[in-house]
Amino acid sequence: MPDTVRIETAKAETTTFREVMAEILQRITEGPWGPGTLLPGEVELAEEFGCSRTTMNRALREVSELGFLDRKRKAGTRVRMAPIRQARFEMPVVRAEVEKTGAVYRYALVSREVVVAPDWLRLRMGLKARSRVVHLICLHFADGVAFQLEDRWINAGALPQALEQDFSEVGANEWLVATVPFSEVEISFLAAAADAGMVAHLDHALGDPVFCVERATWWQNAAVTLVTLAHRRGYRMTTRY
Amino acid sequence: MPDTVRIETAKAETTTFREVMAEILQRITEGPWGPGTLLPGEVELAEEFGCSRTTMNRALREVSELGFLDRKRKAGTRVRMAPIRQARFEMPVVRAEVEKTGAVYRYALVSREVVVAPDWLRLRMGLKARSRVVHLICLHFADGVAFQLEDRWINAGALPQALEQDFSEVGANEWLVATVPFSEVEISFLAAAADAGMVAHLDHALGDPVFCVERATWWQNAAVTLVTLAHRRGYRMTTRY
DNA sequence: ATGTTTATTATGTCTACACATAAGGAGTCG
DNA sequence: CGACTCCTTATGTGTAGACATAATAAACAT
Repeated sequence: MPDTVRIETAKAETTTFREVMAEILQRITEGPWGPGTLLPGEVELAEEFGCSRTTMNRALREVSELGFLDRKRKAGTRVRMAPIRQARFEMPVVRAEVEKTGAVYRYALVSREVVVAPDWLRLRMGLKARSRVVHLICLHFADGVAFQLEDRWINAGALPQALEQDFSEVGANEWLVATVPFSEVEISFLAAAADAGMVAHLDHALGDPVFCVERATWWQNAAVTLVTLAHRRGYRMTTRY
Repeated sequence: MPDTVRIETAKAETTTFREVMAEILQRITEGPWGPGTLLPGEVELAEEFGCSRTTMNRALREVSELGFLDRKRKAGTRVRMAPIRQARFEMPVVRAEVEKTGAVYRYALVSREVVVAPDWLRLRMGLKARSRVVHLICLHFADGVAFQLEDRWINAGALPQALEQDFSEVGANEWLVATVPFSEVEISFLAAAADAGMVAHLDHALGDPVFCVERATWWQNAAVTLVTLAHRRGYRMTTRY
């Protein structure tokens, strides 16, 4: 095999998909495969790299999942013009997030009421007129200090069980993940001005910038819950890759 | 095959890894495999599902990547106590983000200076004493309206070419992705209070909540750049999954 | 009781091959 | 010229089988 690019390692005789990935990434980022390049087919590449098509397929698939390649049947594999640099944020349960820092976690229910969904909520979640919802305000503490203020709406039409839960002991989030299966989720991050509720429960002055996470959840096209999580002063959501 | 759980479809005789995934997810979320459960081995499962171990492996791997399972050699596959719900945010180049909405993109350089890195920056990026950095302030417009204010520091020690670039035409981000290969990145999302610079260039009043993205980049353990992107009023970063 | 070696086992990954499927492109027909 | 069909092609995914590797558990020696 004269033209083989097989990367030799001490023990391995085979080319692993990780090695192939590394080489592909290098060719994309500093090598000859600039943005827009159409790569050779899997068979050809497999031959060149001295591996099976299965392995080449795996490597290409993973690189594609990293956001560097665009793959289409018949059309082939193409280097993305602008690599999609994607940030993956793990959204842990608050409890886990707090306990990871070594702090003691505490949960408290501030208020709970069952109401007819206000218009803006009906619009936002696509509810029917006069839908009933459970509205919760909860607090999450880290070492006794308020860490996160949770403002949650639960669609009682989709989840009648929510009407019987009082949520004074079990957090709504933990109850939901245990009750509702797999669901479609929309998450937004935004900066909001602290309102009266946030001032009352978090360490904010009125109008202060507050980092908020808004999460809407559906299950089988039915809205389940909409929650806004307001964080304490100076909170950052960080990830590395 | 009496105990086979093969999901029958009209045409397919084989059980696909997607079908297996769906069934596994169902068993985790509403079925008998609650949090902490140790699953049977791949061979056993493959037999039960009427597929090859290869397919079962693929299915389990993907479910694991979704954050529901924890896999370890010899130890086996276990259902995570708290499924890691992860949000993936695509971080497009600003130009692409603007143009996707149909708006016209425009770039402008506000200021450019070469200075000795201030202490807080040295600390933040791990620079040597008296390191020189290029400090840029840039603006990104959508349909003529300021969309994003970019405050960027580039380590001239690691990237001497930056000293010769004037960045009046080419955006620093686009120049960097074309110049620096693959790198390690730390991204933070935070809510900040609008300062004088943001008020001057974005549609903010002093102290307004501003959604900011801070991104630090390294290459081979050398700091490359630190950038803060301040967004216009009402900006949200959203993703679905 | 404690540290070290060894066996066992479940997952990790490679190979070769086969068929499925999507989509571009050529050819055909009105 | 446009709309349709059919062929070709590159990726998508399934199978069986083999070996690699990590990590636990058991056996052993100190």
